[in-house]
Amino acid sequence: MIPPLNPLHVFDVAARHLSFTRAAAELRVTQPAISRQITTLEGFLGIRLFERDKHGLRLTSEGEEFQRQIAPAFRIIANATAGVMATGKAEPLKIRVYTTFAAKWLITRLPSFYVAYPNIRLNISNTVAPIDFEKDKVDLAVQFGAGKWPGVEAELLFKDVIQPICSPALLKRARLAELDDLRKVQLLHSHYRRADWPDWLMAVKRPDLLTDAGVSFPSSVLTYQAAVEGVGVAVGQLFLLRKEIADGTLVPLFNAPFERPLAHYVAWPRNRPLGRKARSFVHWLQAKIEDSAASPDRAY
Amino acid sequence: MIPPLNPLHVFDVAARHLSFTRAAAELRVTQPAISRQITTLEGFLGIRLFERDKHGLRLTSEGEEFQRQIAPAFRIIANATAGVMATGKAEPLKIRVYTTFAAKWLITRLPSFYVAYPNIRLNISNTVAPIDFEKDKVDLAVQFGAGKWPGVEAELLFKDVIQPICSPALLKRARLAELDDLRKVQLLHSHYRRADWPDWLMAVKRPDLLTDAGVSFPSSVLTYQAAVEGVGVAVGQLFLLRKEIADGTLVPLFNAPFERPLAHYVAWPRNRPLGRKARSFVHWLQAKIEDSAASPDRAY
DNA sequence: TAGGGTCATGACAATATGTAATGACCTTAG
DNA sequence: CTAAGGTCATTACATATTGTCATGACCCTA
Repeated sequence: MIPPLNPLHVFDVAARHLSFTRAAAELRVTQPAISRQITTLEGFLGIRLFERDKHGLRLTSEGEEFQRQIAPAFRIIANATAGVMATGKAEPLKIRVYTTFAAKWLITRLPSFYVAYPNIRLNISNTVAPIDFEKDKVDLAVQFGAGKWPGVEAELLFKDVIQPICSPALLKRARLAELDDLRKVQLLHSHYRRADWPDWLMAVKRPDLLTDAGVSFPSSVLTYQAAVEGVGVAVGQLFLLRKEIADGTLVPLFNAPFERPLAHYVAWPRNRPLGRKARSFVHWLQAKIEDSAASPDRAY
Repeated sequence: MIPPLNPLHVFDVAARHLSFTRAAAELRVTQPAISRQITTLEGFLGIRLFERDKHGLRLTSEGEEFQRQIAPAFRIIANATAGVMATGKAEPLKIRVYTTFAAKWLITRLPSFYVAYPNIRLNISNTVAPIDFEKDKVDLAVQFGAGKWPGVEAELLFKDVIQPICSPALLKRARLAELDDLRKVQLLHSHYRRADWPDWLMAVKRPDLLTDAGVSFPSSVLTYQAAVEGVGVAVGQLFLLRKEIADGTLVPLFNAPFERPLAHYVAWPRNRPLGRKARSFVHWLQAKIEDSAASPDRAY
């Protein structure tokens, strides 16, 4: 007869520590969770495994014997699991991200991921267009939008704060001091972010400044590169341009950042439960995003 | 690293059978449940364990190796569990029932329980009064009432159908043909079921027949015994008197059974989760109740 | 006796697991 | 070559299990 296995595992840990609190710490849950699991196991077996009295916690003699017997089972399981996960037969984690996100943020930080998780192999593809989980067989994707897609689970990465940016040279040359000065320069657009200029201009109540003139690029990386080269003024995603802004390669204009109700999210299909590796990647992403939000000047 | 244990167990079983459907049967769940558990485990490990294709199910080579390694762990666990449960240190299952239920139904069927569950020891106490789980430290109780008690979980056993009964001798002697004939005999009462006569008489619209005369016993067993002896007419719980009625020891009168909105329940305190043994007893109880409801003439 | 540690408990939230209904696919029998 | 009956997967949903937070009771130490 197989007892409830999670309680059994909890028992193994708690018996090693002779402390529910420390077992809770090891298993990264709270102490009451341990208490309940043990109660469940004792209830199932019909036997007290721990003696809880004056001087803290002790195993009963049956508990001691039981723990002695089952402990090897968990060693076996842990070893076998480590073994199978190390076969290299493990599928690499497939991730799809936007070209711009990859170029401006992800790539420089990837080494840190490989250090933290040496045996997770990544397979990162990038695209400029939104992702359809049905077609693209990926485990995770970085998506831009409102955070709600049918059949898709998503967690926020960072909000979309936009502001015009240009090179310091252009700023100087064109004397961009007020909004009307925008008429003097090229406006740089990105195919998949056509709304950037209209939205920002609307936010500063000058939709009249929108012109059809200007250059359009198939990806924001290129648009931003053009801005760096001094070709014109682009509307930049501030989060992705922290480094350029911090080191002066790009200058934000008019002191008018605008936060849209859109954001970048990590997303995955709701039906498939997230694997261990995918979960690790999501955690790493979130932690790194937080880092770079916290220390703007040391973006990486 | 410890993988999700329930999925792991399911994997062990499924790998033995090389069939999700048969594994489902062994574990007494449905096939989709197995499918999902395996998916979860594969997701966690990042490795396919089964090959599902044309010719049914096969283990991948990693799956085969993995199963070979973990199988012993479950053998160990099963053995250790059997061992600890057989130490005899197991607390007996404490059950409290009404004296009448014990005498008229439970005791004759207990041998069948011991046969079915040879290593569950029972500690049955009986009482005539309702149970307070706070005070009486019992695992299970058979309770009579409406099925709702604060902090108590309960499952229906059988409904309360009552009807006057007496011995065939008294029936003949007193010529009990119609309701008014009740005036000619003693009415037998039970302390804890004082409402039996009033309720039944109300049901047949003759509350006027209720008299203070008659004899009262501290337990229904005694009341029924008195009825068997021909002392008078009692209101009987038909479910508990099936045998007596079937073999003619007692005769139901006036062909007017009355079903009250009350019943016997198995009950247990909501906070403590039911142990394995308690669960077994509840299942056995319910099955036996169903049996005896189905075959009235072979009550045991 | 106050402070800090232990485990237990009740109410509730989150997650995991199970189900029913159904579909796609393969094998076998007619 | 279908039709029947088996396989597993998938969806939408229900239920059970597990975990949390906020406590409380108790014991130890200072």
